[in-house]
Amino acid sequence: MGVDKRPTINDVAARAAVSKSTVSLVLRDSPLVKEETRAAVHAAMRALGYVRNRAAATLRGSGTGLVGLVINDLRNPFFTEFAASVQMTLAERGFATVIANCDENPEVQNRTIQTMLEHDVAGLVISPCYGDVTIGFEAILRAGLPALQVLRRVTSGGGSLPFFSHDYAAGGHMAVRHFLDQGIEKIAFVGGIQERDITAERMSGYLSEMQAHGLQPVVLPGPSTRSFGRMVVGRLLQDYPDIEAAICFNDLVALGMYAGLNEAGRAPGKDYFIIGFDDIEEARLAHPPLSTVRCDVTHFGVLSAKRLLSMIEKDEPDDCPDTLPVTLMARGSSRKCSTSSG
Amino acid sequence: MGVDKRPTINDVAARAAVSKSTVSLVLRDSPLVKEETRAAVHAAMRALGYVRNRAAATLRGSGTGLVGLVINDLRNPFFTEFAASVQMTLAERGFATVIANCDENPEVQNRTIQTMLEHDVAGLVISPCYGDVTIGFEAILRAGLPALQVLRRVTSGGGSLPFFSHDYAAGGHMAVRHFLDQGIEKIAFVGGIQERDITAERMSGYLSEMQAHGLQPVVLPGPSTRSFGRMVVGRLLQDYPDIEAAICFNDLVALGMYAGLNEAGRAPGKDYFIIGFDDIEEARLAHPPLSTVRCDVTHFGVLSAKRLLSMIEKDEPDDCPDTLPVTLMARGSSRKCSTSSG
DNA sequence: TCCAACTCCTGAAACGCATCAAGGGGGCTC
DNA sequence: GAGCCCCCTTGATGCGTTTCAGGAGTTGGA
Repeated sequence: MGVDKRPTINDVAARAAVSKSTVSLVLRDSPLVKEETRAAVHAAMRALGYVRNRAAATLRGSGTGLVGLVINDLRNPFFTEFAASVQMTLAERGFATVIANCDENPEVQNRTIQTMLEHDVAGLVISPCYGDVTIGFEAILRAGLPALQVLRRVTSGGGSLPFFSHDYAAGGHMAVRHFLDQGIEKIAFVGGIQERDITAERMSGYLSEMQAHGLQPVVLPGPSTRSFGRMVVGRLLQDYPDIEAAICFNDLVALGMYAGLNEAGRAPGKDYFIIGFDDIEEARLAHPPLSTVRCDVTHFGVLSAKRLLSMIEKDEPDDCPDTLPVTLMARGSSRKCSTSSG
Repeated sequence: MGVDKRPTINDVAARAAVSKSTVSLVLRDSPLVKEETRAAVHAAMRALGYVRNRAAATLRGSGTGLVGLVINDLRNPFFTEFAASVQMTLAERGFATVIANCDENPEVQNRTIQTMLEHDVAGLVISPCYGDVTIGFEAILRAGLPALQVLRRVTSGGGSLPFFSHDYAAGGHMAVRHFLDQGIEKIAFVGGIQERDITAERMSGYLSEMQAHGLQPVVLPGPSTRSFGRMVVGRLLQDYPDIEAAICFNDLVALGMYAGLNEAGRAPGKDYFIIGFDDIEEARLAHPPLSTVRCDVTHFGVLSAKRLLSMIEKDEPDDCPDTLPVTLMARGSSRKCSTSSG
């Protein structure tokens, strides 16, 4: 297509009547260059439409300025928001983000990690999928690459990747107490794949709090999707008719339950009480507004990015705590006598 | 950290007792290598934990295997789904995707494009933000880089980037006709920033169809968000009490209207009829299920990726049509006498 | 006047890989 | 047994940049 060739540092040097080394220094914003010269070089670059070739720069020594972001499910709004937040924070610091969705497929994830390594990313943020991810994790460790495991902990093989997440257990406690404070005691926990650590974590607060009060826990695990939430309502109403409240694995399940309840002629927030997990944007806007354990994911994304950056810059794991606190957003769906709306 | 150095093609060659050239051929899966040798080389690579250095490969001649994806708003589920779909299609063909969210900020977008060029991406898919994007577009053209403008058309300066989108105008026609068929004639169009081409497109079908039937159009433009949809309901009910149906700029606005209508004691799908645009996953699961002009974004993503790939491989714009047809999904929210649900 | 110190710039040597023309060895034909 | 071809492998060269050890010119102090 039309264009002969990309101009190189040589062309710029020739045009500005200096050496390539000088041009290189200008590129790197070195203070060793006279202002005058710098200006001349810039002018030449502009005139030629020069773009620096990162591949060459990388090869010679400086990093790629690339960071990898591997996400288990990029279609889930929770992860999306996280990804967007990480990406923007990294961009501010001059890093480009290579994102890949591994779609809960460990094989894809391993391949993806391999690709990222090939592209010589400076660091890696992974929200892993479950399954045999040993290969990928081992490759990361072998490469000595700064990497942060977030939101989900996968223990097999690479348990040694530093982990960063929300304090889910505390969220479960809060949710149960919020119900108990209102005299609501028949509480179920709905959704979440049983084998997964994150499910165990989100559930653990619920379980221990129920036990502490001598209450019988009711757990209906399942996929963390809207459609599961919708579907499970029938089973819940039929098999556990005395249950009057549910803590959901995530907001999607909770909103799915909204739909299911509506179809069954029940009104969430009036004769059935719901608390979700995550606080996605939609939660606030649902009708009634969904109470939820807020895991401020945007902030979490910013923190994750910063943490990775500090791992990249200094060569140490850094000092941040392993978990970020969560907040209970008590809204319409969980309050027995909600006098006002909003 | 700990690791001495990344093994190179030389180390592998030494260990496998062949030359670097041979190792290089194995890397590129060349048929010129005896099966036996190939196996030996692979063994050596595994033993050393070798990862190919793409930067070097790129520099010498082969492409980066990188494709850039620039999205105006990565938090919007519609774009997210698109991005995920593009990324996965590209991954299947061996390309890694560099994603950047420019958050509706033209300056960020221009900087982003610059970065992508530096990283020597093989091609670019852009869903541009509005504003002065001339700098970035010019840089792309100057580089002669295969690029595809999708979902939004920005005309300033780089109108010459090939464009690919849905046939929105047809969607508007369909929606209006669907209402008219049921005798619903008081129809408003809600949402969408007025100055934008995409708003004009989505609205054009509505406008011309209304005009053709001698009906008075009512347009309430606004941000394409859930909260605008929720908020606009009040204004709509007050200022245009006879309106009984709305075609929304997108599903988010439509679902926002659900919330607003519920709060106002009106029931979408019973005494107010709604059609959205996009068909995000939530539409099907809402209560009642949201009728919407389906712009199959997953499919659209796949097609966009393939189209870009063919631009990269052959050196020509390719033959696909400029638009993808849309479908009206008539569900509960727009049917006057919906006998069954589902 | 000479040397030291400083400022700004330069030439050459990598970096790890792909490419290409050429080379070696074995089998086949005449 | 010479000539040929085919299959596989190799060494040399260069991609565009950074880096590093200086080099040229200028200033200031002794």
